[in-house]
Amino acid sequence: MAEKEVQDFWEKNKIYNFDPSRKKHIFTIDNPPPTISGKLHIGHIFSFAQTEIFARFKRMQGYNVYFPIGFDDNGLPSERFVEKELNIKASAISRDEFFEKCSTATKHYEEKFESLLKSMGFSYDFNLKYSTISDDVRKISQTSFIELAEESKAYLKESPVLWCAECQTSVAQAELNPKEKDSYFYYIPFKVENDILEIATTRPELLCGVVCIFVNPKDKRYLKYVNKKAIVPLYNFEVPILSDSEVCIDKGTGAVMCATFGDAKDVEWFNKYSLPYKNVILKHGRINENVNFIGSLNIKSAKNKIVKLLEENKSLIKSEKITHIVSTHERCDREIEIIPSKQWYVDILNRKEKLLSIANQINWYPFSMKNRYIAWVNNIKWDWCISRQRYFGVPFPVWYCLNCGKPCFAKKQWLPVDPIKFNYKDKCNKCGCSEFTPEKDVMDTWATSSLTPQINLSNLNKLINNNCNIFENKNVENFLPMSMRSQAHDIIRTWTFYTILKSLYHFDKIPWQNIMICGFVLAKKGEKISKSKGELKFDPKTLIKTHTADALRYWAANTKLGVDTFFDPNDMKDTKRFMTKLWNCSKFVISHLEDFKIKEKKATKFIDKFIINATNKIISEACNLIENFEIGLARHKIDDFFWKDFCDNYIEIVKERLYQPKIHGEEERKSAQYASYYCLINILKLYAIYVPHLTEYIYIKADFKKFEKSPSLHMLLWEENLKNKVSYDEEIIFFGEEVKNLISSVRKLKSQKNMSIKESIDSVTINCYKKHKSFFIDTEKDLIACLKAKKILYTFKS
RNA sequence: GGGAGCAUAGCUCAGCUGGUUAGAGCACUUGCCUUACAAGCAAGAGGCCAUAGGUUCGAGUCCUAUUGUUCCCACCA
Repeated sequence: MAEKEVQDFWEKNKIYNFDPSRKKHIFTIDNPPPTISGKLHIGHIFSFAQTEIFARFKRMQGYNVYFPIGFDDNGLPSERFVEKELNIKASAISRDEFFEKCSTATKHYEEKFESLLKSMGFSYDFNLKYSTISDDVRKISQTSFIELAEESKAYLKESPVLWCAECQTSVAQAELNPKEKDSYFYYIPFKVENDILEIATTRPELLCGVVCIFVNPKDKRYLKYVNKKAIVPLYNFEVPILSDSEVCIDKGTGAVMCATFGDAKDVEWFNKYSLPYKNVILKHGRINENVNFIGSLNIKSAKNKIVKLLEENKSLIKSEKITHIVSTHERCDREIEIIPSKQWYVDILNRKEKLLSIANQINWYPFSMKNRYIAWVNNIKWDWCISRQRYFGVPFPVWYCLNCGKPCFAKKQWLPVDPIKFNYKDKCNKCGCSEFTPEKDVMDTWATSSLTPQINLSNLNKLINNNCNIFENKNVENFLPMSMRSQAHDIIRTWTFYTILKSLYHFDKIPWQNIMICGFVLAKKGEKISKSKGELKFDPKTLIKTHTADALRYWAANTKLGVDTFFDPNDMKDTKRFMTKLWNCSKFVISHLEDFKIKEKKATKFIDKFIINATNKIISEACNLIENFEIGLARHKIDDFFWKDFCDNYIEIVKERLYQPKIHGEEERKSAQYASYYCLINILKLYAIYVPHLTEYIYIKADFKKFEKSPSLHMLLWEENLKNKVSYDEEIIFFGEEVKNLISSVRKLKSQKNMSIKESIDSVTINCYKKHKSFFIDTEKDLIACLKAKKILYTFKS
């Protein structure tokens, strides 16, 4: 209830609204727009919370933080989600109708997402919200495409492409998931003259598509066959036998059939040796009807039938059970086929070196995550296919000349445009023809998601320079690179990679100076939380309800950056303990501030100076850690200070001075008031980024406004900020440590003797450095009260 | 097969550029109702810092190798 109250207060007072009039020290954050494909899970909360905590930190450092949220609603993930949710097939209804259903569904979920994000207290400026299917974003995405196409960085090509027969679309390498599957190795005899060459294959249904046989040039067993012809069983046609060093001698029989297309290797050989193409598997996942024996069957039945025929024909030597890893489509788990078709691609293979070197200009946190990017770029085998034969996406702004086939691009003033609904209003500049056919494909969702810096900066530019188009107004480049990107490590090969690629192409610049990469929340070691398993247990809405948003946030700031973690509801005990402690501690300090005047900023007692200096030190240390995105390590440091130094020691020391000015003196009490106020307000500020509701609630309820002149805790700055560095006196801090040791020894003694803490003792002898004696004498009354000692004596260490 | 991370108390983890008896929280044991907090306070027990070498006056920290573990990439014949 208190959290909701505080959230309403923030919203009403526009605490987190971006202020375009403050043009200095703008800090821009490229924050992940969640995909609208179901629920936000605990992993989102974990990673979003870490980013958000950092954003709050920057705000409290005095930066004008540009921190928008977006929703990635367009694209295949949303389509698949809608198909499942409504139990429909996109292909079964009209394009418009399906688009409409997707729009409605995504809109509905966006509202849910937004309300969940708000209930976490995430300080996005929701006025800056964007959606990737919106007109503005479609315009940016289409502009990007046209620019790339005009510079030949994007191109149209007929060639073998990765194909998902389930989703009925081409896909990109980044969308492949390796999956271990059970299969059989079938050993099949191919006749070569009067000899038999045995071949092992997992895909006998492709026998009719065999175009060649390869052996390794170092494989003495088979050299005699090279350049001869082999006869394909069942189909009885001849194929050449060639040698290629890429053939693994110890795999199968060491002789391999190359079909069009069984796998990526086939494509490689197809290109390398200009092999003929045989159209076996069609886009809907069935065999070409013209193929003998298996025409029109699906792949599985075709395989079974061929195996049966081979057996009957005594052409199956043996079959061997194996498990092998196949590429599946990440959205539906269906095995990927390779089928030639005409698609739009973005050039990657020619830019690998630049893509590798430019990564060095970005600061990676944690640094080792850069390796994943490097490994990915190094291993890319395909240019980025950006066409999708789908519906709920950004259309290609392209028409094809009916006469000569030339692709004609939309004029920029037409954008955003759907070529299906809008005629190309010009003549073909190649042949002059004025009849066109529209491109029906839409773009890969990443083709748009990879433009989040451009989207963010266009919106920022709109606010500041009143001009929305980043591609036209180069002023916007002043904000490029953005200050930071944040994300989890699973999308380095997609979001990170594609964004860097596009930024390189459009601006020849890195997209952001820093990238902060969070870990994953796992159910147990190595196992991602899936939607089916333990959905309720990890449902953020339920967790907020049972544990509060602040508790989840505090938990999210528990780890080192980039490290995967587990969610255990038991961990929430710690959090509750902490929140109660902060509440009680605040209550105590506030109860002694009734007559406190902020103008009397003076700590006269050394022990008060100690805690103020220690506070400053912890602020400085926390700043250093968080600047390196280590919000978890910073939190632990702050916890330690808050709990041990402030609560367990300092408060115990000054308690009586606060309660009994008659014994300790009015001035002395004021000094304690000031020190405890200073510490509390700074502790609240430190924790404001982690537990914004609780701290704000304390701030409001205790009417801190009268001291700090700000309606909200979150509009205050940390003592150490953009313009101010805190200082602290190590000598005084050392003295404070000595006092803590002293107290600890007395407590130990009492504990060993089973004495109550409040039982008095006759005398305490302090062993200290001579130069600190005056400090201790200054603290004597406090110590007598705290230790319940009757008198204090001294000895000195050298 | 290539690469990266991790290996410290029963559990979850800190230990920065090598420096005195290795830290925290949870759990455990004991004591304490202390004018904020028993969801608390105090004290205690618990570690050949994965293994083996090496560098160094000195290694949890640096180097080499090994083992275990997790992840990324590759592996579809």
